Amino acid sequence: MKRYGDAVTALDLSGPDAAVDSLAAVRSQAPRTSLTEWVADALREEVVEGRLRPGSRLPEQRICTALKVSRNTVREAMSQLVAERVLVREPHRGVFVARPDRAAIRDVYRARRVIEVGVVRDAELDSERLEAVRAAVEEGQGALAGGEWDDLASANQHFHRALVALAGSPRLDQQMALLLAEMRLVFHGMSGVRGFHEPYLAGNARIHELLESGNRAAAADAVVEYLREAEEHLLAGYPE
Amino acid sequence: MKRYGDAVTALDLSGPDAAVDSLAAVRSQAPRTSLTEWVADALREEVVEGRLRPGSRLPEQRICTALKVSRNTVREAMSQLVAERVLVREPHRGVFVARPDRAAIRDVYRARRVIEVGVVRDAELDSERLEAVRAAVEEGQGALAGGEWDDLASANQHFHRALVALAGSPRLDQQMALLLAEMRLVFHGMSGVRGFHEPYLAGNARIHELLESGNRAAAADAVVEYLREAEEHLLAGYPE
DNA sequence: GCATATTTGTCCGTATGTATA
DNA sequence: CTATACATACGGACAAATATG
Repeated sequence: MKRYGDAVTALDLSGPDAAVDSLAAVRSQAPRTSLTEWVADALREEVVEGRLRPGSRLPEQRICTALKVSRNTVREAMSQLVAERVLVREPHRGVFVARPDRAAIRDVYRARRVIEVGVVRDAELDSERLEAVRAAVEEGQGALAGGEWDDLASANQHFHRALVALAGSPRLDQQMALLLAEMRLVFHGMSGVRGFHEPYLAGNARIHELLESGNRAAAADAVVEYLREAEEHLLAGYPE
Repeated sequence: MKRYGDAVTALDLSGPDAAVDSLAAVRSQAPRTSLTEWVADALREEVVEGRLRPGSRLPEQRICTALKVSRNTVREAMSQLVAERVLVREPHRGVFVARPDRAAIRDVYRARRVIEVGVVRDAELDSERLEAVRAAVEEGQGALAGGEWDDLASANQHFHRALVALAGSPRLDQQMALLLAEMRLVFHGMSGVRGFHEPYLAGNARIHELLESGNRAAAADAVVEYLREAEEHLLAGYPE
């Protein structure tokens, strides 16, 4: 029987497809409930962390040898990830890392406007959850001071995740996580993302202040404006 | 000592032969894209149509013989449906039709309040999409006149789907479809659903009127009240 | 346009661990 | 506790679709 946690095999994928080379050292992760789940988690993380870039092809055989699992296991994991829209399958051609187009970006922002604004305007506030929003604001300010752009991007995502978490709904949280994962794909697929998030730090702080002071309507309006600006800003530099 | 859920279904997973009839008909429909997709669609439909009841166990082997496909194909399809939350997997025990508990119901309504209210309050109105809302209202009135409770339930779902569709966002539509699928599981898992939807017909019509007249805020408030009433009404008669 | 190699889609057999009777 | 059924995972096989030279 196979034990999931052992045997850190530094797999070298020295092949023509350099896309999945990053899967090395993933084997060291803790065992999951099932191998399939473990493979899905590994691939998902590679994608959201940007080590597997949008549009990359994921040949089954290569994943098999890389992760040392059977093809069936890989295919099951991929079925999951396709259902999560992390990967897309082109019949008889293979699975690829999703590559959002401009319409996808517009739609993501449309959905975010409904969800985030809906939460800010109507959700029941909880001081503990509001504290998480404040923490995300500070995290962003710290990242700006540290000059780490990746941390700033993460902090921004944490802020919006915390906003939606105000509603206290696991289902909304999951949906938001999906939308934010798609946003990471967008960022990974473009070039000039270095300073993208910086202008929005002030907006984050202002939204938090308005929430803290109980001015829900103004906070909601600020979120709307924030998202419209970000969408326009993003589309302006997005190819295709 | 744990009891499996009753697996009595239209797919007839209990008997070796009785399934042949329904399956011959189903099997005759040529697989659209892939066999896996076809199996996933078939199982999904069985669930949302209520022929596979919440809590039912889906043994792989029976599905295989019933649909005449291999275990690999079935497992791939199930991985998809688990990711969609239509099915739930209990490790080493099997896959079951999801059975929402009271907390799930509360969360579904929490999410619906954010999404539906957010759309009604802020989405850009489109006369064509608003017309679809009106059509759903009339569909419900027709179902009431016809005395078909199933049609009435469907019409109600169409109404709320049309509401969310006002936003014109495929991602929100998909999320709403998931939430409504979960609602169907709730209805299929309880007994006294016959007249559940009838009291809400008037609310549907009123919400549509308010939208038509451009009174977004009042429409949003009506949706909030609607959803709170429905949630309370539903939880009052829900077991566990 | 054609022949060939590669990859996917699907099936089968089998081994092993886990849960339940 | 033992026995049985089943989920999990592996590896091999082959046709069909696709990519490649």
